[in-house]
Amino acid sequence: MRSTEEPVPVAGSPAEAAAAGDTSKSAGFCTGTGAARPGPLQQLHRIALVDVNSFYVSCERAFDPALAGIPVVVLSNNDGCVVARSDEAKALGIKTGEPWFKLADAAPHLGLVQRSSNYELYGDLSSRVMELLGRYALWQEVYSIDESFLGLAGTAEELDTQGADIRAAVARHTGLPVCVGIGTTKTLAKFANRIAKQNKHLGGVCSLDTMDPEVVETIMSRVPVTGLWGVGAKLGKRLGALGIRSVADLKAADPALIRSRFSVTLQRTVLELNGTSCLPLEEERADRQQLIFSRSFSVPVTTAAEMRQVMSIYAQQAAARLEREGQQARVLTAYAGTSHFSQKAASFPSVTVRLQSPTSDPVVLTRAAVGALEDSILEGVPYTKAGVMLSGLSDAGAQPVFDEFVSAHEHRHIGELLGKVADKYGAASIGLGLAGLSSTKPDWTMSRKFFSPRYTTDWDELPVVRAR
DNA sequence: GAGGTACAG
DNA sequence: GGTTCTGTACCTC
Repeated sequence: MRSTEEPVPVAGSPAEAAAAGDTSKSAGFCTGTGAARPGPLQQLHRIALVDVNSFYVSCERAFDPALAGIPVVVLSNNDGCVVARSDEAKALGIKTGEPWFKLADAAPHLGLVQRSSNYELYGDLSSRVMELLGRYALWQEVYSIDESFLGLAGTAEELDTQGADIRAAVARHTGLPVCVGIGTTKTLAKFANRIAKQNKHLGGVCSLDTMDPEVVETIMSRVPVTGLWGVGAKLGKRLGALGIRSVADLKAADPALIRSRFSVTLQRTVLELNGTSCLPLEEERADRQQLIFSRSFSVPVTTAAEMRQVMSIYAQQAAARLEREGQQARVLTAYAGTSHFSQKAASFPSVTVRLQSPTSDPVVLTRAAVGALEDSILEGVPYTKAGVMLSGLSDAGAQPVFDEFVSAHEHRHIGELLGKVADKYGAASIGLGLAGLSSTKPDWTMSRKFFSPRYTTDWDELPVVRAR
């Protein structure tokens, strides 16, 4: 969902490519498939990378046709900054990360429409897309909320057709637009996906196998190296100093040199660009290593009493997630911080405590989080964010725990009980101590002024269709 | 092993 | 006045 560079046009033929100015490479240059162009009947096993265009914006559009064809942005928590943009918003020059307060006044004149992010909706649509994609593939790796690697097989022509079929199916069943990139390695599939996204005339599918190798080479010589998966701004700058500016430059670089001057990660990128797979397929999601519940406040928290309430609520949220995933934590870190944008005395208290034994018990974790920051919070300091991090994670029940180390209430499985109640009656229905029932929300809680309904996950917010 | 940096989405 | 959140890998010490 990141795209800051200018689109790179794709030439339609080698002749066009040459006419467009790049004649520096020979016709026989390796294309990354590691072999000559495949014959028309050759069975190929390939990796596809499917992702949803401007995912959050597309989710909003799927339920609100008025958003089609106009500039739309989706904002981060507290409506702080832009996290997703429609093509029309990109065309207006709006950048990811741009603070909303700088856009708000101009928005009506620009015809720009904004939405608060609605992760419940996006998560639900994501599951539907992923389930659908899995039906089209030999294997599937769900890589992010809006991306999946898929294993496809067939002739070059059949791969193109499958890509088109996948696009049509997702559009029909979810209303979301996707692009499909196909290549021999994950890095090349990602690259192909980018080409598909930036060149509308390809119809949303780009399979490197069916393209003329010279055309591929031309494209690679024009896409900046920072357009590659894993190459960000910092690396781009360092590479540029060595004269490596385009994807083609990096592909032609000596892997050993890249390994010594940079990292094994970038060396893998070079190898993958040349058709050697270095990144394993990860169909099974690895157990997570840490879990963070962190939020900025809508208005600063300035008292220790308020911060205790923050810690209580955040710790219970973290505990609930841990419980749901069947994991336990050995270490808890509680932290808070003042604004990075204020010149006044900055303060970032952070306290880590090792728990007696691995646990997901909300009573233990809440007590630990509230206690951890007790002595570090100064009255009157304007804290703008806080968080609870759980680490040293293990599978619940993976190792036996000496009974003496388990507190009495843990035997009563309070976390499990709270989870069941919350599932049935909503997250706000139950809580411990300072997170418990209260008629009004604390005023530091997240604000989302442009929130759309949770169309697919709440009976009270279903979309209404009228016919006559 | 801790802490910092970089990257991704 | 106001600028997200979550997670991993690698490097250095």
